[in-house]
Amino acid sequence: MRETSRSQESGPAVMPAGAPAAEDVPGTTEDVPGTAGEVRWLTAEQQASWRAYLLGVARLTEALSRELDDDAGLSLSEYEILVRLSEAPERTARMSELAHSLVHSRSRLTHTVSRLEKRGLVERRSCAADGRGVNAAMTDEGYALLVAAAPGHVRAVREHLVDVLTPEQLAALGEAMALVAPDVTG
Amino acid sequence: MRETSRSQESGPAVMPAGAPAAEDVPGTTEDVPGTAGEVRWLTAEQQASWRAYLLGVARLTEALSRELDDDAGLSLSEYEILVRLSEAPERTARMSELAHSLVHSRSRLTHTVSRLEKRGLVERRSCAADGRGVNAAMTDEGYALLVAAAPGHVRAVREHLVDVLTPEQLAALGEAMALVAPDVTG
DNA sequence: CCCATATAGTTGAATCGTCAACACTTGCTA
DNA sequence: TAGCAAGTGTTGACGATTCAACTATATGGG
Repeated sequence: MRETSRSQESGPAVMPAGAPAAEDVPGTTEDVPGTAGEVRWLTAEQQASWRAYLLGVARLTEALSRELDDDAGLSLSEYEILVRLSEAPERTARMSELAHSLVHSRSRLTHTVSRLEKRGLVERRSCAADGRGVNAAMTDEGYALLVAAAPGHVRAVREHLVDVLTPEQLAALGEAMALVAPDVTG
Repeated sequence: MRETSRSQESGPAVMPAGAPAAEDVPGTTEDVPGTAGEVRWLTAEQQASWRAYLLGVARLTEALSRELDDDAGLSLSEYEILVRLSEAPERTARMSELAHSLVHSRSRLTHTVSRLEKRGLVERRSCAADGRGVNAAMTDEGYALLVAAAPGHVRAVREHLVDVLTPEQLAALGEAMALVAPDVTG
């Protein structure tokens, strides 16, 4: 499966082959932030980490969504919406709050909630406090489905991520990801 | 960080509210691997890491795909395909090889490559060695577009990930992700 | 050689997500 | 209090992905 030529397990790359490999000394080609200077390509180490990230995310997502769909007929985003609602007071939350916290577009959330509503897992209610707002409320059926789906999902998260890392590695992963892309929509 | 109201910045959760919070001592509820025993919920720390991961991935993906689309009219997957081809001998690779290394379904790859082909960025060629196979080959136009797109993309990867982490954090992230979901399709 | 099975790739329908346009409410300010 | 920008949410069209067939070639065993 793997010949002398190319590595088979590397994830997607960042730059085209032929780009000058970056020096390990940062800032040698571009020193003035905000200026359209030379490109600071990734070093070999950085690129290796980045590819591992991309490959890992793809595989993990693949594994988790397959499990969830097979096991409960839910997509990852539907599951996440249900979890958020299960935690909210009255199991109810504003559409915009859901959209923001899940990093979904408002449109996407509208469509997904519509599908969930059609399945009887969620209800829409008008928002007393704000005439523009709409509340999504989880039904008992929705909660029951979430309760049924959760064990398998948690098992999968453990199997593919939590239990394959040391506690230190998992904590480091969380800390690193917490520094990432701090709110794009701001 | 978790008050009566609700934290606004936490990512999607794993389990429904109301699930018994896991002890910090693992294995107390389920000791026999392979047995369908009690659910081992995530501890508070594990859940925090997991949520940070989900939120970070969502935001990073959002930022990178917006940049790439605005800047070059490419999706993340299209970009990744082009990078793979740019690295391959003769800028040519088997469809199945691409699909596997990018963790895409064969069907998805077929559709995406068809779109790229329609735009003149990629060509299909029959595979001499294997009558079933199809090679995807990058055109000069495809390479030119990749070269044009790469600087902005690399800048975004740096801005949102590489440059916000210490080298140690980035390396740790890569090492952790490399342990994840080792090939689902196997 | 022939059949069975596995691998490679495509197709079309259904589902899901994005994008731009729209309608409505709120809140500011003049 | 009229007017207008910003915030909320929906809609429909279009694009992208998934899923279940389906074709065709390769491989291995009688």
